[in-house]
Amino acid sequence: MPQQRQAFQAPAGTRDVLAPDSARWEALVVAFGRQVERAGYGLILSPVFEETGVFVRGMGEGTDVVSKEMYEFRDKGDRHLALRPEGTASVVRAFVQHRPPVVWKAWYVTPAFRYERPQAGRYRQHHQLGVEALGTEDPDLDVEVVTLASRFFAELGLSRVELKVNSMGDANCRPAYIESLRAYLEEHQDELCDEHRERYAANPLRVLDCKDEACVRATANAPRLLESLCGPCAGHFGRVRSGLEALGVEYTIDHRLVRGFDYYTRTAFEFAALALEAAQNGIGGGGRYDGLVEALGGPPTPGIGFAIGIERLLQACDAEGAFPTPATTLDAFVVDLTGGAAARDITDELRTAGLRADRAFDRRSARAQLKAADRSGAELALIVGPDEAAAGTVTVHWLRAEREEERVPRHEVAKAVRDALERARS
RNA sequence: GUGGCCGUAGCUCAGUUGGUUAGAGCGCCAGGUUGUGGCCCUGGAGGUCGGGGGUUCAAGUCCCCUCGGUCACCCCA
Repeated sequence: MPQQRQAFQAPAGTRDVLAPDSARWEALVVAFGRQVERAGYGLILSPVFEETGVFVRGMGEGTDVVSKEMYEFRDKGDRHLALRPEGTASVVRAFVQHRPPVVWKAWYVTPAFRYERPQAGRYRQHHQLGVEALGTEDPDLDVEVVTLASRFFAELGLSRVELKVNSMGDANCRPAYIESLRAYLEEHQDELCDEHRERYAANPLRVLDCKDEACVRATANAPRLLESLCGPCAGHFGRVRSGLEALGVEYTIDHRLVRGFDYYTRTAFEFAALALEAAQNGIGGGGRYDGLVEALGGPPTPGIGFAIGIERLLQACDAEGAFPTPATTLDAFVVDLTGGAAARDITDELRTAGLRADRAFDRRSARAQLKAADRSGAELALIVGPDEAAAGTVTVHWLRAEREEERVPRHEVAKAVRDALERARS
């Protein structure tokens, strides 16, 4: 008897996705890719780890994600590396490295790692779908990017998704705004929540984002980003709005919307799934980041993108009964009562012919094999017993339809299966 | 990182105030049907009661630690 060992399990905050759930993921990624490729976005594959500096300089040293949530490590060459906590910084690093011609449009699907306390809708490894588009400040690009996400949710069948937008200004107008906000908060310091009463000065924008009722009330009349935008930012935002309206993309202005990473400028947006609990209902978000390319060592290049959290998106789909797991099925399941060689040969022939086929192993009883055939979801059971073997035939038995069993010649079994399925469909 | 709740078969769960060999349903396997699935019947396999330590004559049950889950905060996808 081997000593029993403690079974391993997946690390905290991570999980396995097995079939058939994984088929839903696959379908989701395929649907996303198909849609954004129609708009000229190309898939980018990039490493899941980068020099730590890519994220530190990209997202900002002071952000929670960078300061306390990164999976950092040193490799055997003593390099400082980190597992990517989000996708944008890596894509922009790749842009800086390769300098593709602009406008450059890329989409990705990637795991993202953050060392946080797990809870529903929040994992230490989660997955994101996203796009990035670099090389122009044209507000029509903002409109395109926001619209892609919005249309994607609609295509999945989600109806209860709210789009919130705001403008965060740029290097010209944001500093002045932050000062006026800081001054306002100083006056209303006593009214803030416990945490922000002491710490509002470090990052005044964060206070707008605070969900504590005290902060919400105290900032109700605070200066607004949109009202302090410089001329170019205001003009840009106006064109983004009119573009969205022209395309019929519904949105609401959220004066409190300030994205968490330092790189955001101008357009900021988030999608909330109203069918989910408010605490973790953000299913996607993004914005413009006109200074990020420079921050990572490239030439001044504006850009915009968004990321969608796959786990949360699927939770939202569950909550709305949308985008069900696609049924995986087989064309045929071979039941071999002669030892297994026939099943080996026939499944290979069928698969080579492009049909989906499986079989049972271990010389199980006819009943057991039929049961397995039923469970496999196959349309047909192909039965080979001593009779068929002697006659050079295969019995075609329908598992999902009331149809007569028939015998077909063994040497043209693939064609016979194809024909039978064809006939059944017409 | 802080706090609350929870961990019993693959899954969903029972398990009296600590008391003999830990149960059910579903699933799985086999037989009833020597070559016909889904329904039914019968039987079977499968658990060091998350792990470790402690209290006790005796621990699934009480205590401590630890791992994991979950919820809230924080932050975000």
